[in-house]
Amino acid sequence: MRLIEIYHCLCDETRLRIMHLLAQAPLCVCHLQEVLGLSQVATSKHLAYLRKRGLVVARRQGQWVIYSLPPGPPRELEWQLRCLADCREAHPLLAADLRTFQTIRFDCERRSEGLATAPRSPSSSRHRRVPPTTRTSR
Amino acid sequence: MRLIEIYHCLCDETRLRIMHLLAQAPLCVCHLQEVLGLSQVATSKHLAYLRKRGLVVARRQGQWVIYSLPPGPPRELEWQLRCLADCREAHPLLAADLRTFQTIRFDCERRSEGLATAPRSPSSSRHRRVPPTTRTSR
DNA sequence: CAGGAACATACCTACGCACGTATATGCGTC
DNA sequence: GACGCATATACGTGCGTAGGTATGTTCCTG
Repeated sequence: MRLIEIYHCLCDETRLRIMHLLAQAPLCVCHLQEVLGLSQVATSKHLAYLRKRGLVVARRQGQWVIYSLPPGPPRELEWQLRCLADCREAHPLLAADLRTFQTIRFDCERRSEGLATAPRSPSSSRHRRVPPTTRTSR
Repeated sequence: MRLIEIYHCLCDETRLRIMHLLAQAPLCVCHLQEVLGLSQVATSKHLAYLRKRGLVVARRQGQWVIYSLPPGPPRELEWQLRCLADCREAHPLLAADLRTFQTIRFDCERRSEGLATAPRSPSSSRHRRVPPTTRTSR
């Protein structure tokens, strides 16, 4: 589960509403659909999206499928949010997530290496001067 | 500033990279562009997006525009993330944000009111029974 | 096992957005 | 003031995705 996907889940109003509802009590799809005022298909697809990313879990009970937040003692949305951003939780998460971006992995190196000199072909202009942020403050 | 917009900022890889870089030191646009390997336009538009939502601030210095995280003692990304999700910060934020969704404001009421009875026209079927999640666990 | 209810999935459409090209604006030097 | 550089903005394009319609799957009841 990539942190960026968590943010992607939470940046949609409908998914935020679903998480908010499930944080209070488990609900079956027809109840979620009723409360949200969405179609059955839209509700089901949002739930599938969240389920595939582990943000909600589903269990069948007869003809109904009950959705709830994944197990773990505090299952309120506040807990979800806190886990995301609490340094003790989010920092490793963020680090692991950033490591998956090969691009990001070298951002800092490039910043400290290449930018010690003036950026973008300093020889191209006689006016060229070093931008202020070249001096790395570390 | 709506919480959902913060999530929207953070769910994009490029914006997350920008935040990560600015958390270490202020940078001008040309340096960000250089490090990120993006075009000038793409970089500028991402910065405009973040700037309009208050996640970064810009100050002009000569021909350059220096971007940095908004003032406030701890300006690391970890702080940004912690502020978002720390209960003391995020809960009011979330509440204020949810209040802006008129839809959400009544979700809980509808859930506890309407769902005490069976959803979706119980008279339509002789098989109709009450779904399990009808009984509110509070 | 026939029929219906709850839920999921395949396919289509509309819209938001990330990025590119072209152009405008602000600042500094000569 | 002319020119160049740094940055911002207007407009067009392609892609991801949220929603809808149609249909499949699972479960229950009679």
